[in-house]
Amino acid sequence: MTNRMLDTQDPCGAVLIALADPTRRRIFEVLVHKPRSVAAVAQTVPVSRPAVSQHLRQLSDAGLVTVTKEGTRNIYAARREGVEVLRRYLDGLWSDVLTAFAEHVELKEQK
Amino acid sequence: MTNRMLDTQDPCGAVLIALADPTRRRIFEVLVHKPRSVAAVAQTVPVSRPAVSQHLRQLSDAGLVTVTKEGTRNIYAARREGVEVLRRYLDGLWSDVLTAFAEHVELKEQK
DNA sequence: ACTTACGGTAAGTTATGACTAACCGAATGC
DNA sequence: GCATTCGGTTAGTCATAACTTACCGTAAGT
Repeated sequence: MTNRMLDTQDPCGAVLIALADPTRRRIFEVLVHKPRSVAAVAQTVPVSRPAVSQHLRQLSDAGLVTVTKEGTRNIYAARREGVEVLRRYLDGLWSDVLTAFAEHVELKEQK
Repeated sequence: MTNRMLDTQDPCGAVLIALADPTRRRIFEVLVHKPRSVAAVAQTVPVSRPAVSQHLRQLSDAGLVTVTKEGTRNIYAARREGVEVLRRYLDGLWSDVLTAFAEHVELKEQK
C-alpha cells in the first residue's frame, strides 16, 4: 500500500506561493488572456523586465506557465493543468480520505 | 455599465496569501479535520502559541476560519465558503467574460 | 479574593522575498 | 563582422512577514 500522505504532500505549495504575490498573479492572468514574450509581459506590469523574468521562473517552476522559444524571444503561456493541481487540493480538503480517517479516530477517542 | 473589473477585484488575494504560508496552511488543514482551541492548534504545529494566534487572525481576516468563544477558550473552525471564493476565482480564469473581451480586442488589433 | 488556564497584543529580531542595476550569452538584421 | 534585440543571471538593497519573549485582560476553579 502506497502512502497516500506522501503522494498528496504539497503538490500545490509552489502554486499557492506563486499566485499569492499580486504582481505574479497579474502576470499569470495576463498570460491566461494571451501568450506573450517576456518584454510584452513586462509592459503590462509596473516592474522591471528582470523582475518579470524572475516571476516567470517561479510560475514556470510551479507548473503554471510553459515556455516556447520562438527565435530570439521566449513565449510564455498559462497552463490550465497548473491550476488544476490547486483545484484538486481544494476539492480534497473536506472529501479527502484523510479527513474521514481523522474523524473516525476522533470518534474512537471519545469513548 | 458597472465595471466588472472592480467587482471581481481581489476577493481571493487574502485567501491566497493566507494559504501560501506552510505553517498557516497546516493550521487550516488541522482545523478542517476538527475545530480546535488556539492551544490545541499550537500543539500540532512547531511554532509558539502567539505565532498561532497571529496566523489564526490572518486566516480569520481572509474568511477561512470562524471563531466561537466557549468559556475561556476560543474555538476556531475552517470555513468552506472561504475556499469557495478561491475556487470561483480559478474557475473564472479562463471562462471569465474579461478573457472573451480581451480576445475580442486582440482580434481587432490584428487588422 | 487568589490562582490558574486561555488567548490576544506589543516590541523587537531575523529571515525571506521582491526589486533594480549591471552583466552576459544567444539569435537576428544590416 | 558589428550592432541590436531579447532574456536569463548575479549581487546587493529594502521592505515585509514570521517568529519569540514579555505583558495584559478575562473567564473559570478553589
